[in-house]
Amino acid sequence: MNKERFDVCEVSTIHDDVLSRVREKMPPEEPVYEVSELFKVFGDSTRSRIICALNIEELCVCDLAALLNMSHSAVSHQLRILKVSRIVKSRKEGRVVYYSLDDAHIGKIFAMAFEHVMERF
Amino acid sequence: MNKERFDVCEVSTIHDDVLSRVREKMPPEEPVYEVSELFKVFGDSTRSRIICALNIEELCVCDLAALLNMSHSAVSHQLRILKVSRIVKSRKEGRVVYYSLDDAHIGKIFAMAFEHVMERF
DNA sequence: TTAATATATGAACAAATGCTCATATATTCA
DNA sequence: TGAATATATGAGCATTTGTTCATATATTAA
Repeated sequence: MNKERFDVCEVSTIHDDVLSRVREKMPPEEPVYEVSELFKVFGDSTRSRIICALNIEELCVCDLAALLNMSHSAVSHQLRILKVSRIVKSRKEGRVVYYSLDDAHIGKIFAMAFEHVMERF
Repeated sequence: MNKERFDVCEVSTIHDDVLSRVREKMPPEEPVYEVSELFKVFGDSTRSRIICALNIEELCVCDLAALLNMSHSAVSHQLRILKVSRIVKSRKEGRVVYYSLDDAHIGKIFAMAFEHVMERF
């Protein structure tokens, strides 16, 4: 069986049978692309920290900047990215803007990632 | 910059009580950083596509290159990143190297992300 | 109105990233 | 042994990204 696969590989350079099977089962391109875009947003430590904080409770820009020890501008830029990606939502009260997570999934995805990371200890 | 934050934020006392509460509940920095590193690896469409493919069954570099319509070199570079991050593992058979997912968590995290992305339709 | 404050945003720049190309390594077969 | 094949990798380059800085907008209060 392995030999057969090997022969296929030698002749046509690829495992045609395996490939067509995988091609059938592959999820459509668009969602895969969107999932990777979602992960790209998660894949910055500033944004991850913001998400972890907002997973505890809603916070304003000032709170976040103090908590993360970063400039208001830097935090605001990242919040914009998070908002455009619909990961956070905002609520304005006077001149203060409160941010919070936009979807319960976010916390769950992070919890699972934490679980995975923690496996190594 | 530190001065500005101090004067503006802590003296003008936005939400000291909220802040100390959140500080207490924040997860330790190291795992948060590692989680964001994990997401950074997921956050590239080539790597996401590789992970989706390997979630179906193990594949060699050649198969992946054909499936994704990319150069062997590009795929190999990304596989290296995935391997260093312990997201995939490899098994050598002759000169063919078969890659597969290294942990069941990976598929679950992706499934949950898909669920989130699909909510918008 | 004017001053103060909270947030938002455009430009610029350094750092990181992903691909290509060339080349190296490893394995099989003639 | 040497040619062919599958994969790996270093260098170079163009693109993307995250921060800072300066400035703009919006809201409150004097």
